[in-house]
Amino acid sequence: MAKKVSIVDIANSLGVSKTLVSLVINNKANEYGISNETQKKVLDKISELGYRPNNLARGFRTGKSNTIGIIVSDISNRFYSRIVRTIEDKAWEKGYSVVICSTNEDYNKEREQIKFLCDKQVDGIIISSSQKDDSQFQELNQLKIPHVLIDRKFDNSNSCSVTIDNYKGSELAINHLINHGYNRIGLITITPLHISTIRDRELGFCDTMKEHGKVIDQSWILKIPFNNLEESIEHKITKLYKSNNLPEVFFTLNNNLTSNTLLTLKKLKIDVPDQISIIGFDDLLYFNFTQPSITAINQPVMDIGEKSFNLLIEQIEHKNKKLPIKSYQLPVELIVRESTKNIKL
Amino acid sequence: MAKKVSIVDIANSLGVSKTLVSLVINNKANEYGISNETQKKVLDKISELGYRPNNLARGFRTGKSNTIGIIVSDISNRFYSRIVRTIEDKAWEKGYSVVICSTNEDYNKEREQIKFLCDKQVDGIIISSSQKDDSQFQELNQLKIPHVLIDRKFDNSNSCSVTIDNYKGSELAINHLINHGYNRIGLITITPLHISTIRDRELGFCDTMKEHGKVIDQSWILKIPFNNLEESIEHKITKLYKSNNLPEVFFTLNNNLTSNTLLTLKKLKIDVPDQISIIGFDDLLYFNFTQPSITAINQPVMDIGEKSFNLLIEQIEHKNKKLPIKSYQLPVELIVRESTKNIKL
DNA sequence: ATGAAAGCGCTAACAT
DNA sequence: ATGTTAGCGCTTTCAT
Repeated sequence: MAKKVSIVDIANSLGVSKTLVSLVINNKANEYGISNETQKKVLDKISELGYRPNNLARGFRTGKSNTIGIIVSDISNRFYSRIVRTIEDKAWEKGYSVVICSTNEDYNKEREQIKFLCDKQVDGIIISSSQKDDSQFQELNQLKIPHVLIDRKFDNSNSCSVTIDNYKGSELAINHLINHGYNRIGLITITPLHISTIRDRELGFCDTMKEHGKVIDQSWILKIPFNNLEESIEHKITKLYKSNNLPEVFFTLNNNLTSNTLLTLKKLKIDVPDQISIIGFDDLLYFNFTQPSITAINQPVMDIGEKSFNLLIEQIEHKNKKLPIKSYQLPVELIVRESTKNIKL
Repeated sequence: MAKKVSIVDIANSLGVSKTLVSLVINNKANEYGISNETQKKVLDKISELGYRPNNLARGFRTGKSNTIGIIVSDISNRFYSRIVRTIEDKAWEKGYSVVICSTNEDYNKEREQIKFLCDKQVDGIIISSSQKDDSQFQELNQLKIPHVLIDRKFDNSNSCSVTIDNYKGSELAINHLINHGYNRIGLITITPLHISTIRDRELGFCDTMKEHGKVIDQSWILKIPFNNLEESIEHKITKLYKSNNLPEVFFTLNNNLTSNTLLTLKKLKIDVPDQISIIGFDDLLYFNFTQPSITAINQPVMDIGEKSFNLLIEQIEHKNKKLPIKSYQLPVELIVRESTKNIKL
């Protein structure tokens, strides 16, 4: 590879010191009283030789990489990719690059990824964690590595977080269903369930059902292993269908579950909403225009992205200071569409 | 921040040289004949002190950052996020981190992002480019910076690329339509159209139409500005509808156009496929289970990801050698579903 | 208004 | 089988 021009090349070819060049590059020339002509000389030479600063060297020297890491379970899930996109845009404005890692819900992989990012000297991490406890983040706290938990969090955590009101989301969903005359309500959820979002959504479901005096029929609680989602959903719904034991409605706890439930229903030629209704946690664009359109709980995706990035930057820019632990819990909204309109009061 | 332990700390506390420690860390100890006991001593001390290598320093020293950049127009578009996910998984196996950049189809932003990534000393770039010409990549070639074009490419380019057969895709689509008795065929495309994918898809459309002796009615060619996609689609389809001039079918040239076309049709209560049919370029999961399901041209997303990563790694690992320019053009497939089945022969 | 020199953490060529 | 040394490109402290 052709030797790249460095700050020394500029300095030598101009007969000045590299300090001076560095000052000019970093806009500290005026502050240090470098004459305008010298500055111009340097700038000209820089563009003449096509000099570009080596940010790796700079980061190494200053201890600041201007890189942040984002860890999610799957970047190809629209929920996460939209958050990432929001963060990326904000990061770009601030001169940060964004490294992404998908855990695939594997908490061991996630631990490695956190280490990996730390070794890369990222300035901070935004993470939707699959950990079972927050020991990993206690550690980050001790190492004073800025980080923000998003989507999923831990009880009594000492880390900043931006989450949404999962409990309330389920409450909205179930209240809506019951108010519209549904009685036989099924739940499609994920297992293992140590993740806070799913736990809170399940809790909201159970509590609200009980409040209304509804029995929770265990045969309608479908626990889907995340690593075998497609098959398992198909298998379990098919079984219920064959035994003539479908509920009136399925409440699906994330967009993946919703999509795959719809897929199975289509395969089985079970009509929505005539034979079964559906309401999903997390909204997607296509829910608007399917036949029927799909009722869903909408999460403020952009807000999650923006708030988490702001929290992270705050920590990065005040690494010495002891900042208060901020936790946002953002509101969700119920978007009623056609998939839950078949039962008459 | 508490001073992090470095290689010197290990060396000093053990009374050995940092070279030795470095050799052990990099698995070169045996090669250099370091005794097993010394190796163990070093390893023990490393875990005792919780030493972690500073990869920034390492990258700075070796000139290899073990980072690759991926540039796409929008990471939140499922087509790209799936490619990125595939690449990310492969990169992780090889010890590379992945920096993502969304251009939002802004070729100036893209140029800045390329510079940005180069300044960060990424080892290579995989890019779905929005450039008007390949000057940017000629430059990368001169700088010997490994890169692979995906999805979109340039004529007579000297860069490796992994694309799909866009022309053929349109051919498949139009042949399918015409063979099923469609006559009045509309096209929904993107403008400005300097992008190779769109250009080839349009070309395939026009050529195939002509082959079959079909007239191309300009009022059915909807050119949608990418930066105002939602509104523009709604506006243009509404206009056609109001003037009672809808075609029998719309061929939409990417997944965004397909989704937003479906959205508009739903808003206007235009029934698919009774009042209009639709066939889309690029397949999405939900196309399987909407009512009707949506006919689409499927692109081999995983293959694009894998092949492009392999090409990039090859370049990175043989940076000195002059490698042949490889260009893959992967096949597409037509997936016939219910949205194009209304016309009887 | 500018320069000299040290050093960030690591690797690698060269000694011994 | 292990140590010495130089240096990657940059910032920063201290001189002048």
